[in-house]
Amino acid sequence: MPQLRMPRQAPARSAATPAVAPDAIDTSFLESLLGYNARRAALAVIEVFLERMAPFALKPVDFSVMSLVTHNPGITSRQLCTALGILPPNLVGMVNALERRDLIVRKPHPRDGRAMGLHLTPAGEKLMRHAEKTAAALEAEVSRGLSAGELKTLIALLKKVYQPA
Amino acid sequence: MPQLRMPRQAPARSAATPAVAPDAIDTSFLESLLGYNARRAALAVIEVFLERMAPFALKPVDFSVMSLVTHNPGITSRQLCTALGILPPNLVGMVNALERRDLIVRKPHPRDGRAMGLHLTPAGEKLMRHAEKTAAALEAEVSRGLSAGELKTLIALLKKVYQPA
DNA sequence: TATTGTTATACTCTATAACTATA
DNA sequence: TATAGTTATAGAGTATAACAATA
Repeated sequence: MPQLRMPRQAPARSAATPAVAPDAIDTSFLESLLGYNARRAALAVIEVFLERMAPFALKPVDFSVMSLVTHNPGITSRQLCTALGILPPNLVGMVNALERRDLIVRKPHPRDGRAMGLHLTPAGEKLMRHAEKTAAALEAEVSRGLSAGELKTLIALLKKVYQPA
Repeated sequence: MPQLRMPRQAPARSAATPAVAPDAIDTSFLESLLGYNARRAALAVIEVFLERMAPFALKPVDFSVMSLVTHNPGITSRQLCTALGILPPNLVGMVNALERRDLIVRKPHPRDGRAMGLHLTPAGEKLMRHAEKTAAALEAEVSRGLSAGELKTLIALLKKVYQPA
């Protein structure tokens, strides 16, 4: 579709109000907010995560799913959704894609005919051995400005925020 | 969250090593990762933010834009994009919506005919006085599990992650 | 030639309703 | 009836290319 050019407004130039754009931006209020800082930090980590995990073609949520299947063989889709805060319809495509890549398999649940247990394939096990090592190594990289003690403190404090006792 | 059992892969019919879905999910590896914890914490804060900010009809990004305009009168779209990590095409709709709500106005930049400086309207100023108070108040609520010193430490450590010195 | 703001557009992520088959 | 998994789909959020006006 051709876009009509619509020069929206012809503003009068009022010299009375000096509409000056500041050249140094004051972000101090936003930076005082926990939510703002948590979001920026999460995005910074995820950015590095995407780079380092590109060889495995695993996005953060894919990795989370694969990691839970790794450490919880037979976990069901419903359990994955609860643990990760994913809605069931949105998990289906991820699991399908991981199964098509021969990284996981669905097996019938032994005691619930409605459910399917998820398990790693040998290829999935091999990939996750490397992927979890890479994820752990990336932690060190992204937290290189923090001491080991500070990193431990940071993670403990973050848990207190989303897992209030 | 303890893991109670951990059967490795087994044939579906083997009673000895059944492919049982674990009833307690082991999330210990994910919880050791900074990125996972930062994302979960950020989402927890944002959830409360959406509730408390609903009366102002400001989502987190809208609030960030409004707050920067509040403390930086005349700020340009380009500066907002740089400060908040938003892409210019995605800011246009937000600014249009805020302008339609009579919360901000575009004024011509005094020294750059291409740019538009953004300013609060009186209605925008009034709304932001309440909104920033509400934002500060919900900080206390969401960090009620932390002492004042812990909250300060947490924010300082988060800054170190996304603002490496 | 480079930059600001903009349009169009595509792709991803997330959310809701409804269906099936089992319980 | 309630739940696990699924389908279809709608709505946000985020991405790139390209254009007009201005520097």
